[in-house]
Amino acid sequence: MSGRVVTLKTKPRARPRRTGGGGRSGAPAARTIADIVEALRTRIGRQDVAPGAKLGEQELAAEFGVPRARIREVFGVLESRGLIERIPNRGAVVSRLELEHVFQLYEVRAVLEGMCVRLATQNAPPETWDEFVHLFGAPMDGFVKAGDFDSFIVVYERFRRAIIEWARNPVAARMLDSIYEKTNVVIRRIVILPGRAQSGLGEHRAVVAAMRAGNAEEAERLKRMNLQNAQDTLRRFQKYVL
Amino acid sequence: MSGRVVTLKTKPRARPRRTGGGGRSGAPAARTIADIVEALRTRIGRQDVAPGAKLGEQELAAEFGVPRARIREVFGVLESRGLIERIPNRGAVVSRLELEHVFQLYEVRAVLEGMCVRLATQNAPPETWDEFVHLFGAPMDGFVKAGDFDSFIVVYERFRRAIIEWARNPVAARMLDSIYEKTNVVIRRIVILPGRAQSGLGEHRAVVAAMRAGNAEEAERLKRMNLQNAQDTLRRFQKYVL
DNA sequence: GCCGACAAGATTGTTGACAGTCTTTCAGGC
DNA sequence: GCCTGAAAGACTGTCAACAATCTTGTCGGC
Repeated sequence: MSGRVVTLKTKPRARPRRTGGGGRSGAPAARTIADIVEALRTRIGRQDVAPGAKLGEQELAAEFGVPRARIREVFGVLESRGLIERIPNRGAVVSRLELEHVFQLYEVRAVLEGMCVRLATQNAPPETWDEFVHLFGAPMDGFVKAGDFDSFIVVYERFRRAIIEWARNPVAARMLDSIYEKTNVVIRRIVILPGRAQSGLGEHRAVVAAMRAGNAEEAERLKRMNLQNAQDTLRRFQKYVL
Repeated sequence: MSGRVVTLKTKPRARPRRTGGGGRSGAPAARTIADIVEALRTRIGRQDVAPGAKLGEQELAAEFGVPRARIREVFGVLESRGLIERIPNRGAVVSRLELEHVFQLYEVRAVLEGMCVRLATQNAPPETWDEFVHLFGAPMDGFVKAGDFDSFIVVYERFRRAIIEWARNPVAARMLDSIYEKTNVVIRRIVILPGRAQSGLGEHRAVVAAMRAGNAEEAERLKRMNLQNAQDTLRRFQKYVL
């Protein structure tokens, strides 16, 4: 048959050093697909790469020390998660976060976290929440008054993780994770809005109290109201956030 | 320099016919990644391929007439969606649906569909639901009494799509879609459980009535209760379903 | 001086080939 | 006759070269 391609190899090439012990800083030793996906997900979530920025296949392949085909697979996963968009022959860009999209994410987040609060209240022993009854008291009050939003968020995150952990529902956990990875940035901008941290703290005290009392339904209702308020605040100050 | 690879091409080979007009039946003319993902998603959803069955890269590449690399990308997407599992050096298999997993999916589905019902009630003009007030009356009653579950499910699906359409929340729509693609099979097995169709019909009449009356909160509550009941039925007859 | 067409460079899309690992099969020994 | 071990086969994992497309920079014309 015609059109044959003949390939001659003169020598079995040396293997291109796998475990890059001498990896330069900034280029993590992430080689598997899951690792690279995680690395890029973190970068996008922390806005180390800005929305709309271009992601080059060659560039990333060189940085991680893997063939381009692997980066390509990673892009497929990231695209199916909605974190990037691929334009034919033009590469991949970080998805821009539309304002309307953020509201939709918050709407879903409200019902999912509400559900998790309810399930967590049912699944965990009541004493579990004593820790947070305490933290959301004087300590958090101090953070808010001092304007120490970083510490505020740390406690907030800790509570969030406890909720999800005790809800015992990996499906919901996965979905919430995919919401967080997109709204991470927005959350940090909402808490610094005037009065929001103070209000949110009060709302959370109510939520935690209901959980400590074992009132699952009420806790769910309060948590949903909490996120509804956050969304309203965002809507009111949207021009300052995005 | 040593280790060189020399490639000789004797003739620019003819392009390997792209638009396969003469594609044999069963091998759809799906070429793009999204198309193949959709095709496989449908097969898995309809259980044309059984859970636990192996998916061969070569086999699929040959069937769709695309290079293996593309199948590989498709697998990446399917894995990130949880539809398949990839075992190193052993290929990909269709994910098995654990019973516990089904309950978790139903738990999430309840709150998400509840939310959609609420939003749809707020967004759509009340007359929108007249159609379903009618359908869930005598027609559906006839289907249930005649044991015509196919027609029953068709109407059910139609209502579901209307809900999601009017909820105007693509994020929730996407998540619900990823739930349906996994529970499609189970749904068909639940409606044929003794008394379930009749009960579900009554519950839906209440939901639709609330929507027609513009009572969004009540509609949400009723819808969640409806899916809670479905889940309870499933739990009671679980040994007959899975 | 500005606009459009053309050429050079760079990047993505596609393909086939090579290498490693697991499974299967067959022969030999207990 | 059954079990163990090795070789063959088949498949996945990995990779680099080739082809097509878009972008950028430059030259000529109006």
